[in-house]
Amino acid sequence: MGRTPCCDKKGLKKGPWTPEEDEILVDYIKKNSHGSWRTLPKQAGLLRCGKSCRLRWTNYLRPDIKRGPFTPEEEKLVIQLHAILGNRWAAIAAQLPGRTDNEIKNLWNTHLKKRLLSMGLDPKTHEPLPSYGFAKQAPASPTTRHMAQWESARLEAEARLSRESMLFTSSGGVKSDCDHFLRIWNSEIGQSFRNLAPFDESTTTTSQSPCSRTTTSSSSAAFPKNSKSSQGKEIVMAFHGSDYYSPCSNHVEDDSSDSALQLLLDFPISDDDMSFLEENIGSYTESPVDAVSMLSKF
DNA sequence: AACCCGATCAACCGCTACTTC
DNA sequence: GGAAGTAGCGGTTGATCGGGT
Repeated sequence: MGRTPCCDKKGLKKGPWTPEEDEILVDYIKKNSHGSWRTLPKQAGLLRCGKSCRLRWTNYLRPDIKRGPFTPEEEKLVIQLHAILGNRWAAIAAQLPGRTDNEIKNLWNTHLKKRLLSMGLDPKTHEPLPSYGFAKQAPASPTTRHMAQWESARLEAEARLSRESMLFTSSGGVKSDCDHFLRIWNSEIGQSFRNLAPFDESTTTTSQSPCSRTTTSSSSAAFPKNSKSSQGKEIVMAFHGSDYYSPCSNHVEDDSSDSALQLLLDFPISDDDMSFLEENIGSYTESPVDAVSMLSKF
């Protein structure tokens, strides 16, 4: 399939938007909704391409945009989600009402990445950097046992997924991976997971079902079929088999091999449980949850 | 005051996924 | 099934600002 230009670039304005342009766009969308972004600029009388209009609307003009600095709780959530989802900014943004993918991306690149680096964590993998002096040790502590269990569960789930994937694809109507993860994330299981680094839920609506949420990013964007990052995929794989045919349910159904979910439940969730991580930082092994553990240091 | 430099963030670009025909 | 059209995502860029010298 050939690449198609998003618009006729001749005579179209680029660069920063003026207040007048903003007003025209907002007025038009309020009256007509955006409809087709491609045709919107012409109909609204804007010398912009549809793509630019969409971006301006979703990143800046939307009425539900939350302006202002990120709260520490939001930052924690971004890091937690990034540890699982990787650079899926839209998927992360879907869990932070009022925040845009662009905003979160900027936050990550300008603040959080550096913060992880300063803590000796690789911002890409959330694993300890070799230069930070973390030595891999035998899994003796509860933490490292969990890591080993995670890996074991992941491998098990991955194998099971490969067996089941053909079944699912042949049966049709299967929801995308993201929905499974987000359901889990928004369920009590996810709640327990988020409690690793407790924060005031009143500041977020992460418990809200993604199925009922209206965001700029559909939840289906969370896990593209050929995900570039394996981090989120691995976690999602571990969740496969649970609740597969009950979209939007807010609890996890029983599953014969839900060891991964059990691990989530089994994970320490109180401050006290996590405190030893701070003391035993050197015992971390590779796992996406390393960064989550480190959150307690924020 | 002038310059430099790093931080920030809005906007653009290129690509992929999805939808329609 | 394949081509064309469209929307959305993530990476990158560039303008702007503020602090330091």
